[in-house]
Amino acid sequence: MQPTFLSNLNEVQRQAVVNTDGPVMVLAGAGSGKTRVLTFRVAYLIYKGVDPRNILALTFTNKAAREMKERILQLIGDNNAHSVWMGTFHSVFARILKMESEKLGYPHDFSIYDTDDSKSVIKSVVRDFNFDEKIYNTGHILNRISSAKMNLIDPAAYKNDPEIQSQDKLSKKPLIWQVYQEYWNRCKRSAAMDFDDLLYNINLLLHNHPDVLEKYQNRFKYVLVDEYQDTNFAQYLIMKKLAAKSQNICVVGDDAQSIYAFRGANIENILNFGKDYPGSKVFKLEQNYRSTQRIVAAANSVIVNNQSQLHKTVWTENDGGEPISLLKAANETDEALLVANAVFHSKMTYHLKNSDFAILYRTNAQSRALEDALRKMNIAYRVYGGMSFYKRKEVKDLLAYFRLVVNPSDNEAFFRVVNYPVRGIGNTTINKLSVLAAEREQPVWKIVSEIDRIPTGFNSGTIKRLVEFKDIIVHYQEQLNSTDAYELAGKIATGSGIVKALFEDRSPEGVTRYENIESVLNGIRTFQDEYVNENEGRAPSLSDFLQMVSLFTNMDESEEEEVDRLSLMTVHSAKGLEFPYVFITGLEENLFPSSMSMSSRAEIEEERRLFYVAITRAMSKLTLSYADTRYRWGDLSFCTPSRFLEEIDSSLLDIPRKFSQSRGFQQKLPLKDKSGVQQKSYNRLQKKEVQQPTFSHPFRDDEVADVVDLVAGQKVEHARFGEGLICFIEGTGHNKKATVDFKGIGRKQLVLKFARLKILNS
DNA sequence: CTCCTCCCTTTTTTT
DNA sequence: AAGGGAGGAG
Repeated sequence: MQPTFLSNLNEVQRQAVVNTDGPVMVLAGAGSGKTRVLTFRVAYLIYKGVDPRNILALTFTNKAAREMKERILQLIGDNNAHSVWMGTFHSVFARILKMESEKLGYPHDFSIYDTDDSKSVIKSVVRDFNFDEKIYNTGHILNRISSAKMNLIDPAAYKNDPEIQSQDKLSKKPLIWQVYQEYWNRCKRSAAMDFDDLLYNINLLLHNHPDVLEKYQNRFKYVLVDEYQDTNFAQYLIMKKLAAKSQNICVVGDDAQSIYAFRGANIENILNFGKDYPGSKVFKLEQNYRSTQRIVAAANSVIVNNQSQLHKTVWTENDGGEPISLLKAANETDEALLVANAVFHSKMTYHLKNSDFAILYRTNAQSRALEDALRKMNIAYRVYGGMSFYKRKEVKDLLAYFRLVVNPSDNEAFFRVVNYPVRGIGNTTINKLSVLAAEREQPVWKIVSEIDRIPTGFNSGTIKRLVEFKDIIVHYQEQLNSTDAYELAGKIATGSGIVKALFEDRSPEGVTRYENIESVLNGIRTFQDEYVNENEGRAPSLSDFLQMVSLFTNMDESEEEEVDRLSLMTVHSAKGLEFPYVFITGLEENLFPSSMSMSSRAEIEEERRLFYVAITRAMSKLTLSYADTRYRWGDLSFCTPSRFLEEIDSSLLDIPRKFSQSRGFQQKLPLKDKSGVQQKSYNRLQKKEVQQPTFSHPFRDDEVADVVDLVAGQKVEHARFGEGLICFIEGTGHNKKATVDFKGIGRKQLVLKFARLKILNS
């Protein structure tokens, strides 16, 4: 017998849920109920009697995991749903690494380095090696190291890989391997893992310890992966190993929504699933339940321009919906005002909430103008991503104290707080300490804790101050086992002097910082309460809190407050979300698509998928906007409309569109250089031949058939899809729709009012 | 050692 | 536009 909740699914969805055993791939078009399938599948497994602890479900954000658990609870009312292993790759595997850390030579409470920590280590390595910091640029090196780790290449393999070496030579940085090696050593010495290490080390663990592998293969009898198109090689391999025994792997994804190639996502993972798991079942979810016909059609008309994709036809039974609007602005301020106005207007006309709206953009920097405009219109908003709470200086400082108490080997944490608040330990001392630590290949902490016993050459005043600092940390370390996380955190906040330092700063920023410290402490309390609830009364340690915080995604921040707010976020952040009203702003060449992603077809196609993701977030109304000029890098530049705008089927827009033929040109305003001479800068596209995209030319009004004249069996022509045969017609008046078989394209559902079909004589 | 100022670079997206 | 680094003064 099947549980009643399955009746809420369509046939394909149901199949994707009940085929629990053996490998399954679900190709899910945008808005086709992907999350629903995943949720129901887990619920169904539990319903069938699978122990929730035997299920591993990897989601894209921790928030998604939390929501999914709640939903499962509602579906099956089983209180054990929270013991499903569910979360992001990083958070789930950090948890496992914590349990198995000693097998890899790490302490139980290893630190997790965020990007800033990693960059800081790299920077100090480059300095210590006396490499040119301009050439050995931290960001680039971190990228190289990161992609090496994602492909399970350790420093030795990196050094011996001819292709990598020739790439590095080509970029004039032939010695990156040395930096990588030293970076690797220093992280290890600090008992720290960076984001990539979490996945690398899990692979190492499963590879080197067959008993551990078997343990987890037996534990995770069912594994599910969301957003499979965005997994990298390390993630792919982990799943492959874990599922090798049971073969009960279910991956869900959409190649058209793969937008993370820049961080190593490998689209081959989803394309090769069939080869990796012979006998796998594939389910295609193609019916979109989210968006209007126009929005689906717009998304489809954009994505067909990509050459590499799996065949999939997303369609919907929803209404045609409103036309897509296009706003043209003079500059970014003007654009923001137009958008804010449009929001205000729709809000008043249709009595909508702020939370019905989302404004999306390509880069975080674009939020500023939009925020100003929204404030002017008195529309409450919330900016996602960007500077996240846990990235603020004062918050990171406090967390660094926590880290140092929990893991004294953590050099980055040490250097961050040894002289904050100021206690007379300056650069000279810090440099000496770090040299000593490097010479002895020990954590700085080790030197400091033995400072009165080893010859260091510090004067007595410096030694005294260092010992005082050491004693502060030791004092809290002694309380780790006797004091709960919240209480200890409070003691550290005051005892370290942070609270006092911030309290004395009465400037508005100082007050905010003080409040942020309070928020961290409140956050720990909330975390502790939830943790106790979910873990049979067991209290979390400070290190549990740190682990959670360092793997926070920018979408995980809770929104407990009751204020009704519009959402502002990057398109990347919007993935997986939906909103009734969506604005996509800054649709200009060099911005969206990004100037960083225009050098190859693959890059442009990723930008196009990104635009596809953006469009498909909209449920009932989509508005696009672009500006003619925009301040970038502090100076004004002329913009041309994005090539993607031209790819949207014209008939879907509410105003005719006229773009200048000079698309692809973005010229900076002539700038005065220091000598007062006019300078010109051109971007590279200006010199290249610009390939014009193919336009679809709508028919003249007199060629288009009257809606009433169209009947089943008629041969028609569509501006975009070409020749086709009407299969049947349904609905009346405005909603009259036809299902048409197009030659070589297949069956499409069209709202006749907008389709502008021409009748062909047969 | 600390603080201040000036100058320089950097701007895609994120776990 | 904004943050980081260098260099100089106290």
